[in-house]
Amino acid sequence: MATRGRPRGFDREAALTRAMEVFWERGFDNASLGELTRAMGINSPSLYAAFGSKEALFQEAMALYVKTAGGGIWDPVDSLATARDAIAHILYATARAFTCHDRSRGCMIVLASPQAQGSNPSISDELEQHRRGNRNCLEQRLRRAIDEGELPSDTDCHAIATFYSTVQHGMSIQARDGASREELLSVADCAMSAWDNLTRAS
Amino acid sequence: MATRGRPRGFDREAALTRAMEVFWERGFDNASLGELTRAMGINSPSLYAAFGSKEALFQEAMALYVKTAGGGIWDPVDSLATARDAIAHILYATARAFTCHDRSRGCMIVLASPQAQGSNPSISDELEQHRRGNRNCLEQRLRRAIDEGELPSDTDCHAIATFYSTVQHGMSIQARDGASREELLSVADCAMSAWDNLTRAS
DNA sequence: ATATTTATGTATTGATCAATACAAAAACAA
DNA sequence: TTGTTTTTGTATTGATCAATACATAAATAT
Repeated sequence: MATRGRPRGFDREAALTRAMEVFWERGFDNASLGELTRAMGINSPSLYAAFGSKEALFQEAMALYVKTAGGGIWDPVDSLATARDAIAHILYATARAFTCHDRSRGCMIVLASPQAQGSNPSISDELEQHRRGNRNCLEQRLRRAIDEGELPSDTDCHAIATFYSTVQHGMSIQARDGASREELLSVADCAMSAWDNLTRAS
Repeated sequence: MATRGRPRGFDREAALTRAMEVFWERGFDNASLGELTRAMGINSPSLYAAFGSKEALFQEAMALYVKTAGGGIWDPVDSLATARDAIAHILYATARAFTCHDRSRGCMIVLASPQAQGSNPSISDELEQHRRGNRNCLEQRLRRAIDEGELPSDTDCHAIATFYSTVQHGMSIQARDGASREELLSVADCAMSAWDNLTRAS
């Protein structure tokens, strides 16, 4: 289908990766088209021809972020043997991912557009929906752990999932504020120290 | 000193309160001057005559926020009898403050400009410095608790302060995402359930 | 070869942004 | 009264924003 016409002069995937980095570092609104095109090495008409609009570009960048940066954190949740392992993995993987030298600090999904009534409501809504999805992912994993006998049947899965989700969100702010990897790992330690109390049968 | 000349036709304090509400809801960048002047009931020349600039207005709004909305959360930290009471107060007061029907949800200091490299670096820096100040406030309160015998001398005050500070930051995101008061109070419960483990002598 | 199709670079669009110029209005001082 | 000082409303400034118009370039199709 793309055989006719002048071929694209740049690597679409590489340009998208550069765009993702800009959105991740600067957020949706603060990432100007000039900054994006400079980072992507193209002019704005090429950007619009290849991606449609700034909003559509962000959505592709967000999907790429979820697949790459976020994947290492959330993918193992269902495959790890216990809910405890899954929660611990998320916290420790987050601590490491948020403090990589070659990446922006903190989570793009949390930091890119935190205003409820931002300049682009659909962007904020989509990010919020994804955060909600992550929390539900945790909650479902906890419910499975009840079915499998790991946790007591009266475990408050919603409360525990909300708690650990809150800690993970907070780590984005701490990371942006310059927290070290050791500090974030320590936060994960502290959060996990509540596990036995939270999952003890009442 | 303000006896000469035409008197100001609006209530400066009331206008500042309206500006604070706009910045709180929309963040620094998304709060346009048009939106600010509309909410404050004045025209832009009056705004600039009274406050100097958008940045200066934000700084006054931030100071007002810290004094009013933030005061109920952080002021009691030093006066409460124990460090445990202080931490618990912060978490439960935060859960209540972030879910008031007549206010914006979440913390202005956390949400107003989360981009490390925002459009106005000095605003981001000032907000970050305030968050750091809050964490130090917690850490100092914990150190005092060691001196007073409430906590063992080998308590890791830095780690505990960072942990509870992280939870409090995360509650801002949850609040913006629509978490109920009961959910945030439950997050506080979960966080406090780690207290005994975190403060047990090793 | 010529026609068709798609991408690129330059330049520009209207909208919106934060910030002001300017003159009329409203107070006090003499 | 006549000056002086400060605020107000209207209108506008230059800068920047996201998004395009348009002509040219580079490929395939016939």
